[in-house]
Amino acid sequence: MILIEKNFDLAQTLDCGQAFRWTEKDGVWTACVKSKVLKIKEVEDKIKLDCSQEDFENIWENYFDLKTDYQKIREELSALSPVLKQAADFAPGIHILSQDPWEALCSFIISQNNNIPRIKGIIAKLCENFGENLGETYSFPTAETIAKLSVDDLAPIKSGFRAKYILSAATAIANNEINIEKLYTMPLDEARKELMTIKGVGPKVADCVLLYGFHRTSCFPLDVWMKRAMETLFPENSPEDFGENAGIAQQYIFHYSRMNPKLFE
DNA sequence: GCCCAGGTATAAA
DNA sequence: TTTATACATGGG
Repeated sequence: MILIEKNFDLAQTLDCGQAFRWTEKDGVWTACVKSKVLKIKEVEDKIKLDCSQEDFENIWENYFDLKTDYQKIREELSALSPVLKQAADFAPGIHILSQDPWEALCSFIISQNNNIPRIKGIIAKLCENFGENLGETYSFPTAETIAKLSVDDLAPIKSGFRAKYILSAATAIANNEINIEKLYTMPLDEARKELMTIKGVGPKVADCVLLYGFHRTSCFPLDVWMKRAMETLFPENSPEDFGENAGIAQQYIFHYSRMNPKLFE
């Protein structure tokens, strides 16, 4: 059991559209990363993680991005635009998670032309059908496991036309056609190009994968929602104006605008 | 029934 | 290079 200062907000971070597997019950959030199940909850001004010191240091500290100074980032972003300050102040407890690259890739392929509740459902079915039963939940199936399947095998998860894209991504990862390690540091335009060699990965999914799977925080995923948000809320700005932390700005804007759809009326 | 959802591949202009 | 359309599925 690990007790840390509450320097981020669980609900804001785990249910803001960046990850799809966390579930909440009686204040306890549960999910699984790399075959490790974690239960985590807020207790007054602390956050309690049900894990060993070793796992905390090796996995969760990095996953929850606990060493980054988000207060400083919020101040810098807030100085750029009053609307961006509003968005950051709406959910100041958001952290950008460092998710598993394969899970992020697969998840955001599933996200295309889809809605968040259904994305969660498809991913849950993917894990239940092809992941490992860990008691509390299921692990996310490995790329190697999925690469051995056919489109028909994936029928139970009801992913529709995305099934073939899931398979092409799994094959690319399982066969090392994509160099995962290099994507952490490779120039962004090259990294995008490499990801987009996968069938079903376009510019939006590529930026989501780089932001959420590789913590490339200058990436700014531009889906239809964010395009509308930028046009409506930031007519004077483009994503590049938000600098090296544009991806964090994007997450503030995405969550803020989705929770306040009247902004678009 | 119709419309839409954290897009992309494909064909055609 | 830019623009139009199909795509599977389920909720509103």
